[in-house]
Amino acid sequence: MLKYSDDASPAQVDALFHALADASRRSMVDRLSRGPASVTELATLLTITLAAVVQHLKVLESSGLVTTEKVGRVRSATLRTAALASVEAWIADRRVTWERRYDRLGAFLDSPTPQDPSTPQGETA
Amino acid sequence: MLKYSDDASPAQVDALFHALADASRRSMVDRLSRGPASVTELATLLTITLAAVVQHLKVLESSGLVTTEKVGRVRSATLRTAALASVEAWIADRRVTWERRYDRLGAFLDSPTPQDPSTPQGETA
DNA sequence: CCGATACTTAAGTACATGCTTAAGTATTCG
DNA sequence: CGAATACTTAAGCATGTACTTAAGTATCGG
Repeated sequence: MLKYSDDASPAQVDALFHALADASRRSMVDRLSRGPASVTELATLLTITLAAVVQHLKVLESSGLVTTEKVGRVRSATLRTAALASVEAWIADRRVTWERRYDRLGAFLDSPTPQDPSTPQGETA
Repeated sequence: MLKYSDDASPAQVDALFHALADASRRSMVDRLSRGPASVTELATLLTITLAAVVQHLKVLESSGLVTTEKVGRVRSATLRTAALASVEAWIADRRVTWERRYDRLGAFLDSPTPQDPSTPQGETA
């Protein structure tokens, strides 16, 4: 279970983290995780103007975190969990890289036969 | 495997996402996932000044994503994967909430006995 | 058709952020 | 000790961001 998807492009990762950096947008993601919502509903929930919500939705949409669709006069926003998953993957990749390293280090320190003393990489220069 | 850790406080989540929102800081996290590094090494890698690295490190440290320790005249930065894990958890929580909902919806649509037609919540108002 | 509803768009503004240069301070080493 | 190394701190600045208000444009309901 080391890697089951290719990394998103750096630009996509950047857009995703940028979108999630704002507390209002995270609240929107949180709300949308429970199902689609209209612009007005999001504005009421966050107690900001409709205009502000529209701006946030643009950021979320261009990151791929949500899609919106207008039916009649109401625009409904829907969460795209695939985008959430790729943020998760970016983080998990780094965490796992660290943990692999930590395991190797542990194995090395536990090894009963201290052999080649050449330091392969810097570290504590 | 629905939940194996309490959520981090909103303030912590905010600090974490804010820290990860910047591409330079994400590069630092990426580098640190392969092991500790000095300020100079990070500055060389990112081709920015030492001063800029110090500023980024402050943000990363106050978010809990890295710890630093000064030995002699060199400061070494180390990644804290526990912090990475709590960002992962925040995202996974929302994704799972969505997926649970999706499953319920699927089960409902598959159910052979269409019963109470009262709409419990808004959604497609 | 006309008022209410639900956005949409355009400015404007206050504030945060990322970076740089410049001038320190603390350590190491010959 | 004195030069080199490795940060550290303080300004300053150019941009980006999140809001707001204000003035539209499209539906919808009666």
